[in-house]
Amino acid sequence: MDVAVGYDDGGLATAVLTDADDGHDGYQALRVRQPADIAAGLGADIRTVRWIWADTAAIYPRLLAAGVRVERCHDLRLCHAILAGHDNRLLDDPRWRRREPEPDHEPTLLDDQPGEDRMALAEVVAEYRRQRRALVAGPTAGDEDRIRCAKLRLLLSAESAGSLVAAEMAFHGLPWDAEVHDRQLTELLGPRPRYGGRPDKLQAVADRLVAALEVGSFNPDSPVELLHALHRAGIDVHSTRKWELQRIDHPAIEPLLEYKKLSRLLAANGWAWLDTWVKDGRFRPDYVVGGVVTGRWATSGGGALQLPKQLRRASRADPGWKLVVADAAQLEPRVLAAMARDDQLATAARGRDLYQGLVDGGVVDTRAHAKVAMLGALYGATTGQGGQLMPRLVSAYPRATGLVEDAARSGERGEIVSTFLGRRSPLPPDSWRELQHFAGSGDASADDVRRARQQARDWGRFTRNFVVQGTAAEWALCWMAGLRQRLLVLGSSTPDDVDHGAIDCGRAHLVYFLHDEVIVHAPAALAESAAAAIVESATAAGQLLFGDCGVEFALDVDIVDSYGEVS
DNA sequence: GATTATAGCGCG
DNA sequence: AAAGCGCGCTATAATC
Repeated sequence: MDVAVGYDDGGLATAVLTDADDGHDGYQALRVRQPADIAAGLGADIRTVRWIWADTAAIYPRLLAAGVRVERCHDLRLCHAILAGHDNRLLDDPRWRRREPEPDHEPTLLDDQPGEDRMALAEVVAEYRRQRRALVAGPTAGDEDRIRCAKLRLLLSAESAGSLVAAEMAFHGLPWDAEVHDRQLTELLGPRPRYGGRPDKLQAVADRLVAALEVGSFNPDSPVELLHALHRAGIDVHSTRKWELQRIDHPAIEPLLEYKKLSRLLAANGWAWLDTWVKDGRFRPDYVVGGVVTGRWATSGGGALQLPKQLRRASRADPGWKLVVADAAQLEPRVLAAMARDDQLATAARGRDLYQGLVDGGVVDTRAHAKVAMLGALYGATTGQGGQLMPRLVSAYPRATGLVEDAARSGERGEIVSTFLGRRSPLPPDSWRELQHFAGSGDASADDVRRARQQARDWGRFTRNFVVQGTAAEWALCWMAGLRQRLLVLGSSTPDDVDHGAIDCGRAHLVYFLHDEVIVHAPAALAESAAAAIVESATAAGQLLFGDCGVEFALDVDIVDSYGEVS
């Protein structure tokens, strides 16, 4: 049953949409005052309801705060962004663009939030009808169009499920032990300075650096001053990047690299970060579903997707609980094998280590070469080791490499490419198109032509990677959506034991996501079955997307007390 | 003083 | 080994 949620002049309202609905305006609106009423007032089995609403990120945190869990939804704003490229009728409607992040606001249901756009119930219903029309192949459509629509429907439900997962993860939070974090900072940097300034140990490293360069004092935090100091000391570098410095043999390099590492830790994840982002033993990042063009998630604030490995030991399970940490092994090459139906690459992916599979298949001689070659194919390496190994990959896996090559060529022509489920790449900017056009005219200089070709290749590398990164993101969404459902019933002997409409903090739940990695916080007794659910969900995600493609989606799964225990 | 841009580094 | 994708964040530097 589809139930639309929006606002009317009396406040929050719902409308039941009938299956037979074919565009008539008749629907029954139901005024609600309390969150529980939304579910209870309908008198339907909560498990069968799919909530149609403007924006999960705006409404679901308030429901969760009130203890209400939602089984399924359709996030109109996220879905609009995906569909806008497929159906002109949905293009450029400002009402459905992505919302700007709201300033901090304690969520309470039904309160008046200044600046929040409250989508009218009638408009929610109207937009849903528009989207549904875009998802149905016409009566004269061929198989290709029917498949396209079916994939889009899967993509939209996966994206919407992702929005639920993101809100629930923010609700639960990643367990985070501020004391462990503080100890780690103190050990590396020295005690927290009371009135700002550099911690002792960091200052000592800075002093060592200045002394070793022997060119007088300067501020090592300033790239300009640092570069000048390096030059004065006779060190010939044209930037202060780590990898360039690593090649220099000079007594100042060791303290310099140490200083960069420590000052980075202080600035990005020091005590200020701890104060801002960790409350009540939980780190609660703001996930932005579909925040990256490829469909990957982003975060706003907290840098959840860049948690330094150094600090992961601070993430500790509650007493009596475990962290179940799982990451998909070589996800992108496996996704490529599946979407390209490359049986050879699928065979190499059969074991737990795809890169070793390349070695065993005689394609390359070492695992390191396999990795650099595969990444080169996904990213479009032309020179260096990755570029050199490309021909071997192309002859061993013509279908897989052909798929990314085609995507690159399309991008170079300025065309749109699509992920497996149909998320479309953006068009290159107007300036790009103008330069290509100009380079093709008679007036272009050799330099213009060279720049145009360079830019074309740059865009081709982007579209090449887009199709794989984006499809991997789709797999990850399906993985989490399946896992979320499996975790709900974990440890329940009977289905009636599970309250699908209530958020239950005593159950195993997702607490972290990082592109191809998840963490589940689970009662210790359920950790093993949570791990099994993660593995099952990975297989199911592959099946859901690609059918019987022969590609295994291998995982590394660890049951630990601390995230830092995972290599 | 408030803004935008850039360098650099963290993550996948 | 240091080339080749996607990001967010924080500092300093540049600009208004």
